[in-house]
Amino acid sequence: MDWKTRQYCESITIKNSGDAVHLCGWVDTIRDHGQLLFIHIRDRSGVLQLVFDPTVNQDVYDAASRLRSEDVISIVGTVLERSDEAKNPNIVSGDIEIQVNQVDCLNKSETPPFVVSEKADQDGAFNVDEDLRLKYRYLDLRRPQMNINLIQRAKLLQIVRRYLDKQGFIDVETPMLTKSTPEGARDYLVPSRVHEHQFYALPQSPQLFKQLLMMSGLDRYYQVVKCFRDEDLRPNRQPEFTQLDIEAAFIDESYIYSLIEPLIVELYAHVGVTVPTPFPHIPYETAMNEYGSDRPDLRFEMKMVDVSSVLTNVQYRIFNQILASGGKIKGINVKGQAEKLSKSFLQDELAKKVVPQFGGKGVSWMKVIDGKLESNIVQFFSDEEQAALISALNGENGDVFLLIADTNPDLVNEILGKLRLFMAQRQGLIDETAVAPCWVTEFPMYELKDGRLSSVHHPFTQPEEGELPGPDDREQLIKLLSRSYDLVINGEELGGGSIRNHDPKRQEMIFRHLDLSESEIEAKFGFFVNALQYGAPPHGGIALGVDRLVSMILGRESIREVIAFPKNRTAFCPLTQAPGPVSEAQLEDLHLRLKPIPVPST
RNA sequence: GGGGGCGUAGUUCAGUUGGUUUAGAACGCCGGCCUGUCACGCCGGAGGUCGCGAGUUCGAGCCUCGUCGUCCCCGCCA
Repeated sequence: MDWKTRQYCESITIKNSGDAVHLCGWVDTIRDHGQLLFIHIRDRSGVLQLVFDPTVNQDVYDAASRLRSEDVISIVGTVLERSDEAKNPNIVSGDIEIQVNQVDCLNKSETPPFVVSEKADQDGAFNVDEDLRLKYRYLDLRRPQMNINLIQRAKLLQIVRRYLDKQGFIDVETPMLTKSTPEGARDYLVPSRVHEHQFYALPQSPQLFKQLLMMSGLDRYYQVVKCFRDEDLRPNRQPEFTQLDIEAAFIDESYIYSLIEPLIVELYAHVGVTVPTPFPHIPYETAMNEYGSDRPDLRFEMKMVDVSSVLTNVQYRIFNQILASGGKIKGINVKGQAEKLSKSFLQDELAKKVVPQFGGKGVSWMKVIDGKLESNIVQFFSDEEQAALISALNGENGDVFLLIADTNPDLVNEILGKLRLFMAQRQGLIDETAVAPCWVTEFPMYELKDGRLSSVHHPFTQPEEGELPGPDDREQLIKLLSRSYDLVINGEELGGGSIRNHDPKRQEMIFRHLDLSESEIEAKFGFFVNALQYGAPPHGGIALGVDRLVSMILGRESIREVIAFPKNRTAFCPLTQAPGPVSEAQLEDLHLRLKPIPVPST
């Protein structure tokens, strides 16, 4: 193999006409015309057309005609400009071809289980069962589209590393075999052979280590790091995923914003997209009230409006009862869609199927026609109430109002928020080319879970400034805000972080808020609390989901398109067949015995 | 853990209310022809445990039950 002379397809252009070139790659497509044979050779950079003419070289032609899809070949030939009528403007290299003088088949290929060639990708036509793709992932990744995804991911991470290096950040690796943390997701556990009956946990994030690095005086840390969470999968969730983990000392929230925003801008610039700055800040409460979500999609308006006060005396009984029992009525204005939303859709589809799926009992609809409302329930609304509704929701002719009412105001936000997204998607009101980032801030410190207080972010987050409530003052605790922030782009949470507690007394109080006993704190975070006693600097940080960020920037539908070897929905790897059983001897080493799985009685 | 969809050729799918002998299509694959294709074209061919098991029926790809696999929604994901 003369690897020294070998070139990539993309490096050969019309400027190389007449040059001798050496290419290595795979047989992409074959077009046999009898006395003329065309073969596309593919490498990671692209494809080039090879031409084989028996009148030029019979032996090479014969060898080429034995080639099949995905055979690995090495060729030497001459670059020729194609005649004008033979040029193909649809292909990057369509104005040249290689007259081949020597062809070597380095390896044959079985017929692949799906077409690898780029032609299968055209018009997004590639449609193969994902489990089959994962089983033959090496072939799937050989597809030009997937090759590009991995290459672009690497380029984007290079931008990240260069940027953070320039900002003085130090890349530090943290342990994969570490200690189980009590809160959050389920841990992946690794049994210890040396320490009988003891387990390591794989990190859900390097949270405590990066804080310890701040106490180590490192000042600015980052890491592109795998994190593990043993929870059920979702389309955009993998059991192991990659985070861009960042922490800095002697900083505040504004530092994080000023660090991350230019980075996001630079990453998007790599694919030619301009991101508007500065990113707007939306307090959590506002996000919930106006968008019904803590990750608002700002690519479209359709804000939620509270119309309860407009309808206090309405004669419509359902609304009346809900308002009387402390409930809320909120609405959205689906602009200009009156003609595209039929009564049967609104009444049968939306009210009876879609909204119940979101957890709502129903939805009221009204169309604005000739300055008046039209609806199946409009007779219950006085002229004044109709006018007030139109004004509250900024109604114009052709608009459609959708109202959600419930005795539980939080539920109203949640359902209407989902409906807002549903309607925007269904009616095509989202500008798919837009990039709409924002910071969601001022999250509550705690939420109630099964009657217990639990951290919304994590227990190392600093609460808002000021005296902390006592552990028994639940009313104040639930109102307490935290110095945390989420980065949201196009309705997807791409990361989050906070300013941390560096004062051991305040940290201890937070553990007490969470009802952790002295001994529990000692057992779970003893080393960390101890570290806080030795001069911990004020610090904070953020973690960004790399898989999500990359797939969003590249416009891919799933994070699995930008992960080389992902797991399927059941956290199984069809390629390696992981997870799998282990030998008795291995279990013996680990002092483990498998318990039989109980068979459900029928 | 709960609810739903899907499982037919290598791939993507069709298959009527259960009805006949040989379960179809496109792409892919194999063979032949073809000197400018690039979604090449033309002719021919091979290829099927209808996921698996039981049941209903004179008869099941189709109906019922179970099971396995997979995808989606909810729970879960500090």
